[in-house]
Amino acid sequence: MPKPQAKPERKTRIQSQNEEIILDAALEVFSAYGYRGGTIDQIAARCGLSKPNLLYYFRRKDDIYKAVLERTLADWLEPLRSLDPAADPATELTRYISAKLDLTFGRPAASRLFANEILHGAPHVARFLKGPLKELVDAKALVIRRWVAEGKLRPVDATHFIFAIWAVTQHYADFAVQVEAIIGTPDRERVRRAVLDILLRGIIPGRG
Amino acid sequence: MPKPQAKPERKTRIQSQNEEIILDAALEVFSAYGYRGGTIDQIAARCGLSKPNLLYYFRRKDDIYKAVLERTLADWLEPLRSLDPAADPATELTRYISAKLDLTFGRPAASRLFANEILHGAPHVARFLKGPLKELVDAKALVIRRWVAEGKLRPVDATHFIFAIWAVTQHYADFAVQVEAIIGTPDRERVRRAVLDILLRGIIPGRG
DNA sequence: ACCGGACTTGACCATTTGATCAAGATTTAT
DNA sequence: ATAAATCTTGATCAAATGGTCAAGTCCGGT
Repeated sequence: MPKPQAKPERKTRIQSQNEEIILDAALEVFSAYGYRGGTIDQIAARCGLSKPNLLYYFRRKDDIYKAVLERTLADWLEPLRSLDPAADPATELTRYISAKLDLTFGRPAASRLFANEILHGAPHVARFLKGPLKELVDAKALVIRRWVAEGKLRPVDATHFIFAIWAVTQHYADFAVQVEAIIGTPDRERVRRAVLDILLRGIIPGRG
Repeated sequence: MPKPQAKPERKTRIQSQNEEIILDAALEVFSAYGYRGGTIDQIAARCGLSKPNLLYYFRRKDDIYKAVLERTLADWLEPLRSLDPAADPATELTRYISAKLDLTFGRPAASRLFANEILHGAPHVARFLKGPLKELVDAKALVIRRWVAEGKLRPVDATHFIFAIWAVTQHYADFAVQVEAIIGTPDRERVRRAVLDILLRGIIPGRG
């Protein structure tokens, strides 16, 4: 007789399956309407479950929001984390910016969810910002500063350069309707070339 | 005996005064919590009026929101509009970027209000985006292209360059809590130098 | 086949919130 | 001073919404 599972209760097939479709629906709803603007009813309707059923898996609206937010945070850090100090700066930065753009175009809802959270004061992720994010940025800013010191990059304010990369890349998700209103549906490859050109041309030596 | 005012009824002193404080309060509330997240009660409390009194001046919540949004749109276009084709590109772009940063730091709430509106699909300003904004951007992109053709700027994708300027400058308002979490309260002049360097170093000839 | 636990939901509740209204207070024009 | 217009608000309403519950259905292991 196996001792009954204690705390980390094993998840049922139905359980993990439903949690997943709920979080998928919640991402769409919250990113489109904001935390307050999105309703449990909307999420339930979108994933074909009843409202009480949603609340069987997540006891409060806040729990749904936190879960969907957390699910995106890890992916958010990943591209920057993989910036390799030992490799060629131009290659690495090109790769990083391209990866960010892939996220932007591949998962715009996630970008908008995060943007909305920050925009409204980051009530749920303040700890994340001051902890893991700050540490990662500080570390990678150091990498960039070393590249500058080694003459592999023209002098640039490392931290603000990272901010610029975030701003420009995420812009195509967060402000997508504005971009679309002005140039229509953007061509990804053209965006990529333009963004790389704008951000890198100034700091890669021997390109001017 | 003067004929009674017809449609554009003259505004009372009290009326224009109260409308102003209402819109000021509404800007703070809506930019902090979003359209759906901000309540009439919050706005009323912030400006010291009763809720029915607010609704005496603006019949619906939506009217308040539209009014405060419209009040910011004009100011939003102004800096770009004043980009002078006849002047020196480096000077003009420096001035434009600086003006945008002044808006960012001087009126962060307005920036966040606008960002929130776009982020959620621009339900109230779709016409503005496709009309006045697109026209202005198209016109100014032409100016930049002419500068490029005249050899006064290195080749750059004009429209995407304008997007990059918006993205990077507004980032310091829209993502202020993230910036603050990472570097603390930013020094405006340092931000200005860093942003100008990142955005312009690559495209102004003879700087590398 | 059957039993216990997991899952599902219609009905319901309490609170929040946008909006109304009638009655009273204040301002303005004469 | 006084009447008309403007302004103000307590009380109240209806709808939306987060959340509960009891009662039923379904699933998995034996």
